[in-house]
Amino acid sequence: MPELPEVETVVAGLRREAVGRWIESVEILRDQHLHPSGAALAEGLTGRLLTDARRWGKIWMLDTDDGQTVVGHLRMSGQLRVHPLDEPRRDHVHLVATLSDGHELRWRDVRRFGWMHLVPTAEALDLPVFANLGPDALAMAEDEFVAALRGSRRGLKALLLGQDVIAGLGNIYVDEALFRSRLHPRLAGGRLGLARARRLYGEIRAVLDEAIAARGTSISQSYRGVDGRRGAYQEQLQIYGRGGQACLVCGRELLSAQVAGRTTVWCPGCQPRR
DNA sequence: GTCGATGTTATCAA
DNA sequence: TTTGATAACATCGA
Repeated sequence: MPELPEVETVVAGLRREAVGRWIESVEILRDQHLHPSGAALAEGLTGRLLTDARRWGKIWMLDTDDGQTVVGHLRMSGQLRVHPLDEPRRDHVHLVATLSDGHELRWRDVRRFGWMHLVPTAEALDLPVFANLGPDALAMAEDEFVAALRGSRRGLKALLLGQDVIAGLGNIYVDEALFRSRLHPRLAGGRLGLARARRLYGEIRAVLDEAIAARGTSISQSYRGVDGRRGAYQEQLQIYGRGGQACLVCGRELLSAQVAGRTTVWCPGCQPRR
């Protein structure tokens, strides 16, 4: 579910609604995917002040006043929400932190692919998940992006989806960026040339900026902000989820197929293979 | 009831 | 090096 714009929106929500509060207690409802363990998270966080929330790619982090950091990934269906204490808990809530302002921070994850680690802040970036993580998509410089594409024989869809070259893009925003750049998803990155690589870089930035401004994309149930609000970017999607429909630019029927293991939509007119 | 698909990614085979 | 299949899991819609 959440890609960079959604995680960015969640982190902004955590700053607004969780940072600056003390954690009074932590309740573990399901121990799975908590590291080193649910008990260690509860023990380490109880009585701590939340001092900051941040993000690298799709990974979120919450810092405490005593030099610890919770590092987490929402994967497909994770949500971080803040609720009043008396609001009923829904199914699939796995961890609850009671905050000093009468609210609860709840981690909910229906499909249970997500995870959290509690580590010393100074060691957070030593976690294996960061070992092959590329620069954050919003922090990456244009020349760095161009250089990364240049040597690659991977297709663009696989290349942008992989978090090793650029971190934060997922299935929605890769398809949107490729469509806006008029590039075929199977075209090898190394065959772009300077002008088209720059164009792609610019369109990635643009689509991410627009999606953040819209507070992310909410399709079906899954994605919500910390305050429970849906994003609005689903109303601005130009290609994702539109396979079989008419291209908004040229009117041709949009194609849909598995590329790099994910359903991919592109326009045979606007995004020629060539 | 069954099948296929869902915003992610680690791992293994070819 | 890169791709594809598979697995983790629950839910929804056809």
